[in-house]
Amino acid sequence: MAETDQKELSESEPVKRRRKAPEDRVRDIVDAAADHFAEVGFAGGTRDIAKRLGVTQPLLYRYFPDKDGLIEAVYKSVYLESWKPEWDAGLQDRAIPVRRRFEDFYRDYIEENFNPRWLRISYFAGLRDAKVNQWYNHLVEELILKQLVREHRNELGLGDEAYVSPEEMEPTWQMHGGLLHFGWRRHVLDLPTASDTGQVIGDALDMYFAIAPKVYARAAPKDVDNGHE
Amino acid sequence: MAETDQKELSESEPVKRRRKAPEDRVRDIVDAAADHFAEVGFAGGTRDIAKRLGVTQPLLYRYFPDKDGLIEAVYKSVYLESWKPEWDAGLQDRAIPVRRRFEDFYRDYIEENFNPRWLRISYFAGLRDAKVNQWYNHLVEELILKQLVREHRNELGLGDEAYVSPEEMEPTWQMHGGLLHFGWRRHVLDLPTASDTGQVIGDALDMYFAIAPKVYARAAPKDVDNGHE
DNA sequence: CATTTAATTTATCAATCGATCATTTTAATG
DNA sequence: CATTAAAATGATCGATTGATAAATTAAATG
Repeated sequence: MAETDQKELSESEPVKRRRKAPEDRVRDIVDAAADHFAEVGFAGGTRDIAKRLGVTQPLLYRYFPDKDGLIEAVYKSVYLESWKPEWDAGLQDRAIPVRRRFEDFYRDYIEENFNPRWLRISYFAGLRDAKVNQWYNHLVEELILKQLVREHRNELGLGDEAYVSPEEMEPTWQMHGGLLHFGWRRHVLDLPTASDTGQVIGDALDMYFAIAPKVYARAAPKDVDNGHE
Repeated sequence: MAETDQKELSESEPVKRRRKAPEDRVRDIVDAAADHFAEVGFAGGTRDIAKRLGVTQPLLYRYFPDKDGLIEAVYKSVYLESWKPEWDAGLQDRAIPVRRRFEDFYRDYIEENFNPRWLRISYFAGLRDAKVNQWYNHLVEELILKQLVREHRNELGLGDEAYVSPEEMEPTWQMHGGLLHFGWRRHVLDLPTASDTGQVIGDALDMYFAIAPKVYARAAPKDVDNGHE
């Protein structure tokens, strides 16, 4: 519980510095709020956020209608910055074997997102109101996990069916969730984890690819040739 | 934000019921506190806890020195109730194949612990202060995951070495963490998940057993025959 | 039934919370 | 330099927080 002590003013100079461009101010506030909420949760005080910026608390209410509005802005900021547009194309580049493709992706994805701030805010958000996290999980499912199933099935010569059944999703979540829990242990709980993140990712993918064929076969029995649903 | 409205008293009867045995009162308070903290987090108010019990707020301070003391009692309650003593022996019963043994265990462990209250308090606790969760994770590692490695190695004829290296732990955490994330999605995020929990567990174990031999070989190269460390 | 112990309540305090409004002050404008 | 729009502060409000102390009352004791 150490004092943050934003500015050590020596009583000689007023140190009155003000006036930032609104866009910059908004960005700074959201950034400080994200840091603060990541540390103490969304019950954290607005005065502490202001203190981080060297600014008074009522100023926040000039840029956000209320605390919930600020929290929502933090949600958007954290989640929108967590996806690199180039990943979309990368995951569908069939010039690269599926296994290599997803290992490269996860190395970058984890490097980019698995830090205390992102992880803590994600879990705080999930506990606060599930909707935001539901939305993000839907994104993960659509952008990563379903792609993994489709691309892998294709590489195995099982056709180009776009539909992925809930039964096929579960093992992909098992892999993804296991990696998330690796981040939880390393960056939230501060527990000693394997030093070689690349190997952790490689093993997680190996585990999935080992049972994936069985899962695909289970989901699409060969005796029936109808579509889905 | 609906009112809980603990007791509908019709103004005719005073309904003054009091005096519980201290041990019962303590148990009730901890139970109500666990429920409340599980819902809103440890920033939840002490008055709300009292309201759940139909009791006034200062009463809590007769049985607990302060809010932190109550939280600590909730920690202990939730975690101590989460381990069945019979599991210890069950995991070491070599009359049953390792695969069956751990599948049976996980079915019961998940049935017993994967509920909104236990999961939410676990994650809230991890975010609040890592130490409690570190302690519990150590327990999981000692009681479940290291046993899995030892028993599996034994069944594969790889000897009875008790030591399990950090490198060997990681894939077991990948499996366990994946299952935890399944609970997170199902009971915290309220997302649709596979209906057949048994199959989820089976697949998770299949994924682990598929790469385990490789991991054991990696951890104990055959050219050198020294112990560990 | 009278006495006593302690479980419980009533009343209350100081601190902190999110939020509002009038005022001050910065910096761009002509 | 005077004017002006708005960025930022100071002061403050009502509600809620954890916590304390005195008064009340239920239940055990003799």
